[in-house]
Amino acid sequence: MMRIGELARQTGLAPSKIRFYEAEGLIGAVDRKANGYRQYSQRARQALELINLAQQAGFSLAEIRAFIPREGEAPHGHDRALAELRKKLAEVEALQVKLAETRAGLKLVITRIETTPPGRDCFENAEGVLKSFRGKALPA
Amino acid sequence: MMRIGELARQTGLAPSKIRFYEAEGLIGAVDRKANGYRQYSQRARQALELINLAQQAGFSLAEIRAFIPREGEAPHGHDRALAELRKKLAEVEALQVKLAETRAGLKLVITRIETTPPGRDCFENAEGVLKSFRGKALPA
DNA sequence: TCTACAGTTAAAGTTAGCTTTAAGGTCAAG
DNA sequence: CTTGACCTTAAAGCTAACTTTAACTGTAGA
Repeated sequence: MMRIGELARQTGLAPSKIRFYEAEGLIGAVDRKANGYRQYSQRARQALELINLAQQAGFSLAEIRAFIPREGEAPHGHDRALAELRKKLAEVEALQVKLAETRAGLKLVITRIETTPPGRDCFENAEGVLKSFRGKALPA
Repeated sequence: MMRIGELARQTGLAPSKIRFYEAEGLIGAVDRKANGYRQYSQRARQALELINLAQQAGFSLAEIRAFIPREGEAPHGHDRALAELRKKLAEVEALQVKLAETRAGLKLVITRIETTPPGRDCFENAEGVLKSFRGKALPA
């Protein structure tokens, strides 16, 4: 068991951030000592690390709160979390595909310009590159 | 050439957002008609689409402002065009790196949850997996 | 001409995700 | 028994990224 300062040190998070997450309902009920100090277990540290990972993956706190297993809802939250994560993964992979296409187009036209004799065609090719950027915008 | 409403329709962005980007210096000087209305070219549309793409990959507007070419900076000649294109290629590859990191983080969490036996505490296992991710936090 | 919609500005409001501040209480060490 | 580190709370403050509002001008159509 440890107090908030030690948990902050172990996770690299500011104590204010940990208290903020608690207030936002991202961490379950926190145990208190007689003097009112918060008491944390290693489980709390792991929960915070999971929250950190989810945030790095682009989840908002609201999304994280939606799938994080809170006290009592173990198996249901499990499936819900997986569904949310797979949805996010699909979004990221779709973006990767679009980016890869854009990159391929860029490299193609760079090669074409490099092999174009001076004084010919290069602006046409440059415009072609810009065209490869079209339609890459995704609805959020 | 088009006015802001048409550009908004083509890009899917709100006109207020486009004006905001202009105020923030993400798109260079915008051409005006005699009546004061903004006039946009396809180049502006492409710039907005690139900004969108970068944002989806996790870049802040400040980061994007640092690397996007502005409206005024048209390529001059063969070498300049090539330089622009290679710069864009580097930008796209930077987006890919960022996205790959995001995807890796996502897959990590999915694996962790999938390998949690039913009924067991999600936080109690796959600690080695979690540790392997430490220090891989995305640069802000 | 009247209506309606598109455009203009500056400034204020909003949401997320925190941090900082103010005003304390707790506790081990010197 | 005071000092100083660490803890508590509620509330205010901050930055990013926009949106909304208010007050106005421009333009096209019946």
